[in-house]
Amino acid sequence: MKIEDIYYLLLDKYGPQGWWPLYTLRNSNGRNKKGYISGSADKTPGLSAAGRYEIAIGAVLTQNTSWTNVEKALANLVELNLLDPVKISNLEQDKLAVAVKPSGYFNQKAKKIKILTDFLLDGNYLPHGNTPDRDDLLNLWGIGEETADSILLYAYNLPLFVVDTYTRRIFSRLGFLDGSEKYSDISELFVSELPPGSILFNEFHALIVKHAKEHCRKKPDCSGCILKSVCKYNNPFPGGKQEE
DNA sequence: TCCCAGGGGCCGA
DNA sequence: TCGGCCCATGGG
Repeated sequence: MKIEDIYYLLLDKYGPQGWWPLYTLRNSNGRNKKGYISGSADKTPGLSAAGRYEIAIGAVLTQNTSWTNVEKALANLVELNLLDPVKISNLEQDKLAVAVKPSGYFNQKAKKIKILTDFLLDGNYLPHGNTPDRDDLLNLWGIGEETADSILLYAYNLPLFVVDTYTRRIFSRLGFLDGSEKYSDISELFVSELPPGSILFNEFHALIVKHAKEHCRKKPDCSGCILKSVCKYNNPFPGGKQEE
């Protein structure tokens, strides 16, 4: 069983996930689809500057936080008509913190969003075709490797593999990782084992999140898991120690 | 009441 | 370089 095989098993089970889950797109009721523009050359929906910005701050809001709480924060920003980089840039950090409070760590996240927003505006990175450099993102306070790669993959279509807690958990249980690997070790492993291209990386990460929520939680629910037969967690070696 | 959720910064060893 | 701690809300 190869990493690529896992991808196709998950895709068969769950289908395309359609990431990034834009709040403004999903809650537009067919009107005012601010996240997307129509008519891009490859027949797939192209991101607007607004959609790109929503992905960027969503990547910060979801740090160590459930997506339902992120949506509450995004709903507040929409309600206050603040989901706009210029408005956020001009907003006092304390007021932004109140708006994003439901996502937790609100003081830190308000500071991170302000810094990221100014970076995106100063570099003119929100219009199509102007992609920020990964190292520049990593140099921003509050942006680590997972957040940088999420932004670059989902907002800019760069073929980077996003490594998160779920990736480590699932592929450690499957036996591809031992849990001690650095972020770069894991991302390089996936990139080397998979066909190139941002579309597959986009879908795979989304499927990993889906599978982790459905079955491979911290306390796993292995009933009905399609990876059960190939998972070391469920088939420990004789005498082997099962994960806590 | 406790555990968990799509991290990252800081600090001491 | 690495482990431990801190940040914080909301749902199960």
